[in-house]
Amino acid sequence: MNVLDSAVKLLQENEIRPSLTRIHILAYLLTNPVHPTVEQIYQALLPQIPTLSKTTVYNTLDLFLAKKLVKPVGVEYKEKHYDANTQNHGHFFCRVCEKIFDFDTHYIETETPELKGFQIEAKNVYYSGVCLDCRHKNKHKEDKNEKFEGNQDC
Amino acid sequence: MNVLDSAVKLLQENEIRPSLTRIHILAYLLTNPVHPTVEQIYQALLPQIPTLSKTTVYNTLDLFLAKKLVKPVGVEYKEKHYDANTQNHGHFFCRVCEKIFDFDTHYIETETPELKGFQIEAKNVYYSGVCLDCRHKNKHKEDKNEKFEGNQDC
DNA sequence: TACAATATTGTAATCATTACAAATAAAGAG
DNA sequence: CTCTTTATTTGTAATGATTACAATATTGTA
Repeated sequence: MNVLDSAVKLLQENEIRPSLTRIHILAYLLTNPVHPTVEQIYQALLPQIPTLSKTTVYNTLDLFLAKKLVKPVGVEYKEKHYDANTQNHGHFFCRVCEKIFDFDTHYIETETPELKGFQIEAKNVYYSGVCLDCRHKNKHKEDKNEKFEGNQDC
Repeated sequence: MNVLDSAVKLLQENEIRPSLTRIHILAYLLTNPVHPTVEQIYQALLPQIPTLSKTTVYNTLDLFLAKKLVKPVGVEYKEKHYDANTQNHGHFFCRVCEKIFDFDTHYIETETPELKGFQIEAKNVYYSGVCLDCRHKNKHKEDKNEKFEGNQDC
């Protein structure tokens, strides 16, 4: 099965109508696992889809994000946040109250065969989800609707 | 010793002239470990320093970053990058070639007492430094100048 | 005091992203 | 097939955080 077909299948499985643009953007992401930006995707597909608009790339990626077909690389807040604690430590971002919590990561000992010979200068660990307070505040909702899902592949 | 004094000391230790503005910004960061944004710092200090300019906050934080007095929270690229691999995995950013490498994080098993009861929905691991290729290409430089430093607290 | 170096400020530019409304294409009903 | 509705795509303009830059103010030193 070629990439175009895989893309169509993936789209259908996620209840996204497989328009040409969507197929191409998804196929590009699948065949070019270089963590591309909107600009890169746009430039790469322009020859094949001359009428393509950058807005469409944004829209399509937002749709893919919502359907969890793609993930953003990095932890993107609107504004930069600064930390006077320069020790290596983890950050937990609560998507409800939008607070950032610190946690210790000393016990995280990693052997990363893929990075053998790499010069690792900084290690960052970011978790996200719902903090204890916000879980309690929304306990009633949690039981009823889909707003709070159980842990996924964590 | 109060916070102002600690701030002065920290600045001097890092060869930064302890101007009033710098003292206040650093003291704010030390006493408010809430990972503030430029806007937050600016708004908080405006009553005390009515002539404060937001540009100064930016400049000062850039200086602090350069002297490693503060760290940015999150992994900030100029543009968003997208990944069609939605499995949890780590990313390594090479600051020389600016490529992003994937690595497996399955063996990272974490027990985080600080996050007990938190609903963890996503785990992200970001390393940065210099990749193998770029280290090799710059071997000659690596021995001579300060461009490539050894690992720090990793 | 006077000079030079450093800090701070305000305005304007930049640039990724978003909002929004118009244009186009596709699907469904008759 | 044709009309009507809905979904998709597009282009332009706005937003908002950050940066560039030149002007002003402050500090340290002779």
